[in-house]
This record gives sequence, C-alpha cells and structure tokens, in this order.
Amino acid sequence: MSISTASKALNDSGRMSAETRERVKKVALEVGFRPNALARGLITKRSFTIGLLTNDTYGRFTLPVMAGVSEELVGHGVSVFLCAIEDDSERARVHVDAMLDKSVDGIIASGKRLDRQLPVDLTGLAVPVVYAFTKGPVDGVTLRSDDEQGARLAVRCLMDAGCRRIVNVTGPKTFQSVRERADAYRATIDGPPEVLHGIWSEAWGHEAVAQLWDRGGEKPDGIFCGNDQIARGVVDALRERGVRVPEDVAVVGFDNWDIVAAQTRPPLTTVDMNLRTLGREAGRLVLAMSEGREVQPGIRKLPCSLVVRQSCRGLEAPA
Amino acid sequence: MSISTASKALNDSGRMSAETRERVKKVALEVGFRPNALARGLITKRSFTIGLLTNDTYGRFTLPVMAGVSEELVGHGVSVFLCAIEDDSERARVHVDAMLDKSVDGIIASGKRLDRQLPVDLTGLAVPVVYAFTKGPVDGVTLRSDDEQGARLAVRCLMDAGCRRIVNVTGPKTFQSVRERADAYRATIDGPPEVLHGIWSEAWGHEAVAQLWDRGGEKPDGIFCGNDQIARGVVDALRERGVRVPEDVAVVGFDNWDIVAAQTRPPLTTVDMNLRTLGREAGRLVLAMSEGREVQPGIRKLPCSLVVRQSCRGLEAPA
DNA sequence: GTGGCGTGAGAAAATGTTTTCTCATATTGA
DNA sequence: TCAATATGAGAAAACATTTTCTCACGCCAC
Repeated sequence: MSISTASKALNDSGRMSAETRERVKKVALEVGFRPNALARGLITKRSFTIGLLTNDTYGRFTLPVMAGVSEELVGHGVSVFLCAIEDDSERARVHVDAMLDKSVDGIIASGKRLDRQLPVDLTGLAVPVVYAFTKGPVDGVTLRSDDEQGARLAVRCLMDAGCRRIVNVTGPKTFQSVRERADAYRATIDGPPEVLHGIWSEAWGHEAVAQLWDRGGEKPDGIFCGNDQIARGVVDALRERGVRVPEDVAVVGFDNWDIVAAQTRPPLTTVDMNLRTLGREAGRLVLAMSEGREVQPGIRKLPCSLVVRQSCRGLEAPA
Repeated sequence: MSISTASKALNDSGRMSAETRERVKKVALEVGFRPNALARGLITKRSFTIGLLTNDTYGRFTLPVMAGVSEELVGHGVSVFLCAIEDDSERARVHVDAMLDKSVDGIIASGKRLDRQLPVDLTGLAVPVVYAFTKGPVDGVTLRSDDEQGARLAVRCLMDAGCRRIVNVTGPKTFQSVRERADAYRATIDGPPEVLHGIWSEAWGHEAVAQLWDRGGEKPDGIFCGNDQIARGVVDALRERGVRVPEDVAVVGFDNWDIVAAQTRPPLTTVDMNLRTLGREAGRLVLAMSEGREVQPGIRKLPCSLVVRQSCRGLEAPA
C-alpha cells in the first residue's frame, strides 16, 4: 500500500474503489494515525490556525468573542492564537509577525471600543482579516453590536414598566456607542430627553443620582444606564436614599456583565450584546474568507437582546 | 549563493566566513525574508507554539496567567493557543488533539481551583505539560500561589492596623485554598479564631455581617475575607449599618480583582496572587522542558503580595 | 613536492504530507 | 478479437526549510 493511495483514501480525493478507501480508513483508525498538520499546511497553504488580536486586557469583551470564535471553529479543526496587546503598537507588530510566520489562515481583530482601531495596521496583509467589536477600515469586514437597537430595547422595557420620565445616565460623550445609545433613547421616549455624561464607573452612578435627587423639580422614574457599572452605582445610591427599585424607579443597564449585574441588589435588567454570537459569526466569516469564498465588505450589525432581572420588569410576559 | 549556505548563515550554524554570514544577513533583512515556520517546524520538530488549556471561562484567573505566558514567550517567537473548555471532557479532548496535531511544543494547563484537575488526562503525552493554578499529577510540574503566605500577609496587615478580634469570612470548606488560608489565619492571630464558611458571593458577605452583628457579645474589629466579592459584601453591609471602615472595622480581601476591589467604598486592601508572574514562570518552564532541559517535578509555590488600599492601612510605611 | 588538514561552500537527503502524472489492468464496443 | 477507454494504484514531484555529506582549494609541514 503506497503512501499516496493512503492519502487519497483519507482525504476522499483521487479515484479508487470504495472497498480500498474503507479499508485504509479502518486501518488508520486502528493504528491511531494523525496526519502532521505542519507537513499538510506546508503543501496546502492552510495551517488550520487563526489569530485573535485584542487590546481588551480585562477580557470583558474579548473572552465571550473568543469563546464564540473557538466554538465555531474547533469543529473544523481550526485552533485560535490569542494575542493580548495593550495598546502597544510595537508589541502588536511582533505578535502579528509571529502569526504570519506561522501562516495563520486569517486574523480576527477585536477590541473594547467600536470607534477605535487597534494600534496596528492590518490592511494589505496576505491573509483575510475580520474586525469584531473594534473599528476596521472602510473596505474591511466588520462585525459589531447594534447599539441603537439595544438601547431601544432598554428604553422600551422602562416604558412598558410604566416609566414617564426616563433619564439616560451614561459614559463619556467621546464614545460613539454612548452617542448612538443616547440618540436611540431620544428617539424612543415620549417626553423631553435628559442625558448625563460621566465616566464608566459606579462612582459616577452615585453622583448622577445625587445630582438628580438633590436638585428641585420632578424626579425621574426610570433610568437607562450606559453600562452595568454605572447602573450598579445608580441602584446602590437609590437604595441608600430609600428609593425602591424597581417600584419607585426602574433601572436598566447595558453589557450584561454577569459579575456586576447579578450581584446588584436587586439584580440588573440589562442589555446583552450577544458577543458570543458575534464571535461565532466572526469565526464563520474568517473561515469562509480563508477558503477563498467571497465575503461582502462592510459593517454588519448584530442584534442585542434584553436580559430581564429585577431592576426593571417591563410588561409581565403573558402566561 | 546556495540555499543551504543562506540557512546556515541565518542560524549561526555551520562553518563559514564572518563576512559571508554578515552579507547574507544584510540581504535577508533588506529583502524582508521570513522563514516559513511550518517548514522549519517540520524538520526541527519544534513549532514555536504552545497550548494553554483552561476551564476558567470568566477569565478571572486565566487572563493574567495567559498575559504572563505570552509576555514571557513572545520574545522567543513562541505563540500561544488558548483553548477554553468548560468542564466538558469531550470538548477538551478535541482541543488537546487539535493542539497535538499542530505539534505544540508544550501545554500549560490552567484553571480556577487549586484542588481540581482539568476534565482531561494530560499524562503520557509526547509533549511537556506544566500545571499552573490547577491540580496536576504528583509527578507533574505544578505552579501555584502560596495561599498560606498570602493569608499571613492579610492577617498581619489587620494586626498591624491594631485589630484584636479578627474573623475569617470565607468560601466553602470544600475548597483547599479556603482551608489553607483559614489555617494560616488561625496560626497567625493571637486570640481564638472564628471562621465563617459560605459561598463566594457578595450576598454571603452581607449575611456574615448580619450574623456577627445581630448576635450578642463582642464584635470583631477586623475581617479577613476569602475573596474580594465577599469582602465587598462585608464592606457594603458594614457601611449600611453605620460601621466605619477602616476606623471601626478593618477589612482585607483576597484576589485583587480590580473591578471589585477598586470600586468598593472604601477601596479594598487585598492579597494579589501575582498570577501574571505565575504565568511568566509557567512559560519559562514549559519552554525549558520543550528544549529538553531538565525540570524538577513537584509543586512550586509563588509568593502573594499585599495591595494596600483603604479598607485596611496596616502600619503606615516609614517616610 | 606531496600528503595531510583545516576551511568554506554547495549538493543532497530528510521532514510528512498532497497532488499530478504515469502505467498496468480490466472493461467495453465494434 | 482488437483497439479504445475507463479505472485503480503507485511513482514522483512539490512544499520550504535544516542538516549532514562531500568536495575543492589553499596552506603547512615534512
């Protein structure tokens, strides 16, 4: 039995009798034959390897994305290099070079902001690149969450819960996602909008509540927060003031960061960006591109979903 | 100029005049020559690739370890495959097989508990394995934090701050690290020890404070918590009762999970397990083993350090 | 002057696959 | 029955390197 015949049998290529093919496969299984991926890659130009580049060191956004990518690709025999670069363009370059040396089949660039590029230029590379949850070039393939749709979900939940005066306590105006979410908020509520910008911290949530409650005039009965940390600050501050959540004021967060949302008292209703799904999609796309299939460039927005806990119950679901 | 001469020049092997060597290197640089890692790996049996296996999906422990590993190895041209397996032994097997197919030079097994093995057997593999922050076989190379030493640091900090009655509010007794930390606590304090076991959550921190304060008798003036989440619950509960931290009661946590420790009011003094350093060490060891250098099996304990914030100030540092 | 040796450089083998080519045999049609 | 065609299997080339061998040349000593 020649090596070439065996190869053809195992790869379902070439011409041969079904009987021979079966026989080879059976023996290969018995003997535990594992083809050497390096030798195979050398000739096929595919390493069954992709690189995931990220500058999100907390892993808050990258880990779910990574999990999705891996989940999608492991069935195709593709493994994932994870490279954490912390906004250091030189280090990023080293990592990218290392990946190229290993002839990855593609690269997924991921980050923590939709309006910032990674500190390294990935255009003009010989391998396909997919941008997931980070800014890519205009002619690149980019995946992101649909923040406007997510914000609409959140605000509608508050409205369904009966809120009439809803305020948006959110992060810095410099973040594109902050502006998008605020815009969707303005377009969805009935009354006059009020947007309070601050930083992404619990402390700002506290302070915002102080501002809103210590001034005269009507108090809000619903608060749409820019992320879960701010929401937690808001909820804590309200509880300290004796304001009941969600009876007096309903609160909705953004991110569904489990560790924050679930530990808040009461647990947060919040928007989930479905980053795992986004990761799967990124994996699917980069694999398709590496196999030469045509992929339309442009920005793909993936829908968010609402995770209802106790800080805002919206309409009760029909029984 | 023959290919073989070029190869020898670039690898500083073989015999040749220094002049030729220099000339080859210069041209290689100019022309941007990058050797194909696959072909190189095929012959040298080294892929300059290692696999990091983890069942810590939150990334709380794995991300710092990963960062350390990567940091240590990128300079040697080694890239890291990250495989997140969630206690699914079949999936783990698939990932390990994929790594072996790609002939990784070594595997680092990492986890979230020191007393649990990953759901896959890594003994008898052809490649070296290092266990980092997870349980390994007795004859394996294992790296872990020195929890007893870390606990001593924490308790001493409380004692230095003047605490006389220190209580240990911690996680489930089934965790080895809980027992080790509690043992160190018992051995370090002066008075009679008191250890309260619960789950790893803020809610348990609250409840523990309720138990301690709602019963009669002397109140503690120092609380050593099993992790930062419990510590946060404790601090929040104390504040709600009007107990001042650290003036009335000093609190020390464990883990230095930034997102929890820094957002607590006041910010937590806590023990850092130096997981990044642990990761670096794991990278160093697996690299050494893959290069055939002898590494003593056994458990290596790496020291923890204390991060002083405001919940316990210990002795003021000399000016 | 010639044998031995050190030196530098190229030739060739090896790595483990896939793929293309070649060839022998069996099958079919006239 | 013989040529044409289809079929199955092996031989060989290719992939991009490293490494071991071989060889030519010059130098030195005897």
